[in-house]
Amino acid sequence: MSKCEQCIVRQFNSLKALTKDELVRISSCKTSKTIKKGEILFEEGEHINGVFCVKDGICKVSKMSDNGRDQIVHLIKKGDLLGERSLINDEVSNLKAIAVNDMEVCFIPKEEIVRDLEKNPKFTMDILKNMASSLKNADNVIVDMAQKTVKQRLAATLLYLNNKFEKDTDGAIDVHLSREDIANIIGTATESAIRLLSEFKKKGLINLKGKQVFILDTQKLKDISTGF
Amino acid sequence: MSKCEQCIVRQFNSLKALTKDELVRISSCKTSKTIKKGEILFEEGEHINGVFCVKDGICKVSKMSDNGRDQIVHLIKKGDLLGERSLINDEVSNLKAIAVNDMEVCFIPKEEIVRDLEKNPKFTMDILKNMASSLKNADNVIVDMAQKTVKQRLAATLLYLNNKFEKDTDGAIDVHLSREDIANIIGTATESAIRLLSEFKKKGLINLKGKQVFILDTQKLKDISTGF
DNA sequence: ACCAAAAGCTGATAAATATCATATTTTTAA
DNA sequence: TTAAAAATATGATATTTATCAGCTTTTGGT
Repeated sequence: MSKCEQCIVRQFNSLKALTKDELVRISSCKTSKTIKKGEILFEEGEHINGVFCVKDGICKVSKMSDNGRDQIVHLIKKGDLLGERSLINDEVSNLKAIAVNDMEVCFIPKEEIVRDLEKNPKFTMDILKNMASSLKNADNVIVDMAQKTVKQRLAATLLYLNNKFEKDTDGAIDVHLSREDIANIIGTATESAIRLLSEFKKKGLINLKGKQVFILDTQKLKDISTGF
Repeated sequence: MSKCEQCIVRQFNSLKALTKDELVRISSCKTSKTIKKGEILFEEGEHINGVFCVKDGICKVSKMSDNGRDQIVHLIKKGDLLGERSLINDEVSNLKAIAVNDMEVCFIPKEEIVRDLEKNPKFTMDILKNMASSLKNADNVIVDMAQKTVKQRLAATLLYLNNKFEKDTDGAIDVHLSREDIANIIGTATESAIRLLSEFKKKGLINLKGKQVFILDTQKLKDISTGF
């Protein structure tokens, strides 16, 4: 079992605010898990009762809408924490998390880490800062969803993916989403997403090879996303 | 100048977690303001540098989208706090707040209340709980915006208004929004909102008298909003 | 009370998007 | 390896929504 004190991943999230002693305690109660592509980390309606610290891999966090379509609301990657909200309220999750590729995660039980929320103000403040930032971001997403066309949202999403993820050895964005996943991020029908991707490719803004996406013209995509 | 210790409004927000001493200090540095209908509390790009505690009235919090249309992301009413995020990060506001009717608010400067965030864990945790709850709510709004039709969103919005606000003496929802405001909540053109409101009225789900909205058939509206 | 401005309303039309159908390609599993 | 299943792609069409135009009603200021 690896040790949190020596784990570099915590530097990327709120766990960096924990003291050495706290990390040692967390280390001894956490469990490491390997989650294969397509497997579920947690489901809607489930009590998560802890946080996941993502050591490797990517997962999509989504919510089923009333009309039966999944909407992806977050993509979580290496270094991110997942499930902080379960520490704060006792409600079941309203979201579902599924691995997009093979993942390595550590699960820290709620009862162990909640103490730190109560006792370590630095940790609390860091969680708070992250939440404030997520909230600001969520407001922006709401505005985009409400006001932008599907084409604008696709352009914005491609830029977001391009920023958030590394490039693979071919130079493509290093997350391989299905066309359906992409449609479920921007909130449209899979066919519409496919059509617009083809259009962007034809115009030379992107290139597509299977699930690989290459961003060719950032500026033009930005123009499209802002309605220029 | 009224005293926070004796103000009932704080019971409805995180200020209830402050101690008597803290409240006395806040009392002495806060400023009371009257804001008339249509006046601006703060603008996009402004440093708020404090929180507003709403003693009376309603305001709309919105963000201008790239294509030049305002999207209302929150409605704030008596008892609510506004601007908590300014306490946590030092960024300028990404939102604008305008009074929907005459308001009574107290403004508490950031430097005075930030101490309490640092020293009073109960206060911090209450802010944190609210943020977690707002975040959950924001996820739900994103899903609705992305997946629901305009008609579904209008039905959902009417139910939300009906829940959130009291009834006036006639039995109408006690917030008088323009058709444009309603359109800017659901993220559609004003004409579309008007057309659908007329349709709902024709079907007997609601009644309209000027800016008064009467909810007549809650169940039917719920069915519409969930795509039943 | 009156006038100008704003808000509300309705119809016609255009544009965006979803849905359905079907073909092709890729992936998966036996 | 091969057959079945899933994913991708594209066309045709239907539905939803935005836009534009013109009109009526309401509101606010003097």
